[in-house]
Formats: sequence, structure tokens, C-alpha cells
Amino acid sequence: MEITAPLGLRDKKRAETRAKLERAAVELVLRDGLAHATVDAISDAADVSSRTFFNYFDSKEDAILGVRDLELTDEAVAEHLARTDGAGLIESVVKLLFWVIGPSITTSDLHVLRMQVVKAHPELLSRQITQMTRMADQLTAAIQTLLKKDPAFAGDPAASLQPTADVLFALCGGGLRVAVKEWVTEGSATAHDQSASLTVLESRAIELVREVTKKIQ
Amino acid sequence: MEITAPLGLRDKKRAETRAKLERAAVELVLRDGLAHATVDAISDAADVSSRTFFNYFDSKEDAILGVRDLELTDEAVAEHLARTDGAGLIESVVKLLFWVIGPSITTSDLHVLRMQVVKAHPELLSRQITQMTRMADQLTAAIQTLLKKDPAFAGDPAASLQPTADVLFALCGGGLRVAVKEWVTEGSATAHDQSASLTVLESRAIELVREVTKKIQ
DNA sequence: CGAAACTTTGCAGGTAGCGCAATAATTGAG
DNA sequence: CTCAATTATTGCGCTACCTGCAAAGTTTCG
Repeated sequence: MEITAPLGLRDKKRAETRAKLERAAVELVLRDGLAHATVDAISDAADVSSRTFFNYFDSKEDAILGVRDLELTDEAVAEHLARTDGAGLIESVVKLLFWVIGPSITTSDLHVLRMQVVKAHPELLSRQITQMTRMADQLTAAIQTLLKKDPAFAGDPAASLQPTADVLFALCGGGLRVAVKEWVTEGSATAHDQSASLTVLESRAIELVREVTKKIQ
Repeated sequence: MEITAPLGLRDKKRAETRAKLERAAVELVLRDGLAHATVDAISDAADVSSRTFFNYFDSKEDAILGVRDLELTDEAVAEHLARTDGAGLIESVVKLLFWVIGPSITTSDLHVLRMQVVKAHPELLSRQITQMTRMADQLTAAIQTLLKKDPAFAGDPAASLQPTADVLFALCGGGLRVAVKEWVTEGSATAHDQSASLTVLESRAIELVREVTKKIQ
């Protein structure tokens, strides 16, 4: 997850421009609505041309949500799994998923504003889901390695691991989504302590999944 | 779920045009790729103007996926719940979800082609998820009534029922999705006996969910 | 300083999607 | 059957999204 700090002037400027665009995007959407906050307007507010906008983001939505394509390498996933070793299956999977989507929620001070944006324009939420679904193959592969280590699934044939991982992915993803939803609606009232709410979100998701799997059938 | 058969000539033509557009959209995307299958091309293939295209669909994606806003009335849901009364919780929820999405799988022969399209163009998945999420509120409401009847959740406060229903929705939706995925990949080899594979699909989804909830933690 | 590498920008072009108004087809009442 | 009301189709024009390309500007590093 460590992102090497930009050293040169060039990288610094790039980071600044990106930040300005993200901020402008969020603020304009809040002020004018999603449809009226055009790429031109956002670019103007950030003092760059609209062509430059698309050098930074693939789409208007990406700018609003601050999507950066972190290239989830297999090594990074493996490293994360190693770091959270020893936890239960549910916990591990939720932590894995949260590790992926967490940063896009809490990275900058814009996240409070972003919550308001998502609240006002729920259609953007599907974008978040898409982002997760894009990495689904990698993540379910990682979940399969978790399953292999779990005693309950140890003897299972490899063929049944993929569907199991898929379902588990859906289950924990759902828990996380609900936790985020709660966090958004409650969070707009009270100010967020970043580091605190981070872990709260995660454990709430785990709690939700546990609750369901425990009581079911 | 009963959709009243169109009687007049006007409605018949509308249905025909719509079907032609859906088919043309899927076939052109498969043949030429998502980017090259323009609205103009699709409209031409369906013998209508591109302006007419937008009288039927809000977006190109909607046409490809055959999105129609079927108005799931509360009464219909209640009636279905009554019909499948007495089953276990998982079974009931899966049957509920399958009851909703089943028709769109088996109604038209386009469904298999659509799966290929989604496979080739995963970015469409977000749209599909959005489609399902559109009915999420009604369905999770129905799931809540199921929860109330279940002894394991009988004493729970109403406030905790909503998140539980959401997670359950994600879980069973995931199981169903995996079952459909298997059905499509296997089914491309062997010819489908519609009525037979229908129930198989449903029970496979139930099996998947059971498997996970049983073995977990 | 000066060449290499990278960024910004304008321009041109293609596509998506919508509002409007004219035209054409269907329907239902008389 | 006829005519008026309703609804569908279509062309036109417009805005916005997004991309490729090449010119001009900026940063880096030897």
C-alpha cells in the first residue's frame, strides 16, 4: 500500500493538479448537481484545460470519487494476506476487501464531502461496486488461498473452491457495503475521526456477516 | 409477475420493435465489440431511427442488457411469499430472488448471448448490478417479513432487521449469480431443457449458500 | 547549457443522449 | 366508415463526454 512520496517538482505539481481537480469536482457537484457540473466547469475551477482533465481521469465520475487505479499486484495481495494471518475466515476476507476499497473512502479530507455527494447522487455508488468487481477475479483467487488454509474447507476438491470463494466474496462484500451505507448516513451528522471510523467500519462489516451466518438455517 | 399480454396492434408492434432492438444490440456487440456497436448501427439493424432507439431505452447498455422496468408490485411479492410458505430461510430468499430474475433468464433466448457479452465486456456488470439494486428496496423489505417469521430472528429489534436483510440479500444474490454462471458455461455445451434446468438452477444456488454458511467460522 | 522526457493545450472528430416539433400510424367514438 | 384523439416515429439541433494527434511549454539530468 505504501506509495512512494513524490520528490521532484514535476510529481509535486501533478499531485497538486490532481488534488485540485478532485476538490473542484466534488464541490461543483455539491453546488450545482451532477448534471450541471460539467468537465469544462470542473477544469476551469482547477485552472487547467478540459483536455488536461482527461490526462488525469478516465471519466467525470472517477474525478468525483477520486478513483486512482491502484494496480493491485499479486505480491501486494500476498503480502496483505501474510500480515493478517491467523484471523478467522470471515475476518480475513472482510479485511481483504476493506483493504482494497478503504483507501478510496478515507484517503483525503474530501471524504466527508464525497459522502454527501454519494448521498445526493446514489447512482455513483454503482461505480464503487464496479471498481470492486473489476478486481473480483484477483480477489476471489486470494480468497481461495484462504479457503485452502481453513480446516473446514481443507478437504474440498479444488473445483468447489471457486464457487465457494465467489459466494463468500458476495457475502462479505455485502456486509461491507451495508457498513459503508450506515457509515455514510450516520457520518453526515457527526464529524469523522478518520483513523477511528476506519476500524469501526471494518468491524461493523464483520459483525454483520457473523450475525447472519450464525443465525441462519 | 404476470404481465398482461399485449392486445392491440400498437402494443404488439412496440414489443416487436423492442425485441428487435435488444437482439440487434446483443448481436452487434458480440460481432463488433462494445465500442463499435454504435446506437446508429443497432438502430439501423432494427430498422428504426436512432432517435427511436432512445424512446425505448435510456442508454445503449440498457438495450444490450434488455433492461425493462417491470413493476414488481407489493401484492405480487406478498402472494409469492404466501405460496412458498413453510420453507427454510435460505430457501425462501433464494426462491424469492429467483422468482424475480428467473423470467429474464428464460424468457428470451438472448440470455445466453447476453452472458457472453458481459463476459467479453465486464464493464457492463455495473449496469447489471444497478438493475438488480433497483429492486433491492422492495426485495429486502420482503426479506424482512421473512426474518420476522423466523425463530432465530424473532426477538431482534426492527432496526437490526434491515441490515440483516441487506446482507442476506447479498449472500443469496451471490449464490444465485454463481449458479447462473455455472449454468451458462455448462449449458453452452449441452442443449438446455428449460423447465428441468430451471429448478436445478434454483437448488444449486441454495446448495451453494448452505455450503458456505455451514462451513464458515 | 542542452538534449531527453514529460506535461499541457488546442483542435478536430466521433458518440451518447435529450428536447422539440412535424409527420405518421393506431385507436375508439360516433 | 370517418374523423378526432392519442401515441409512435423521425429529423434536427444542441450539449456533453471522451480520444488521438501534434505543437508548444516545462522539468530533469548529464
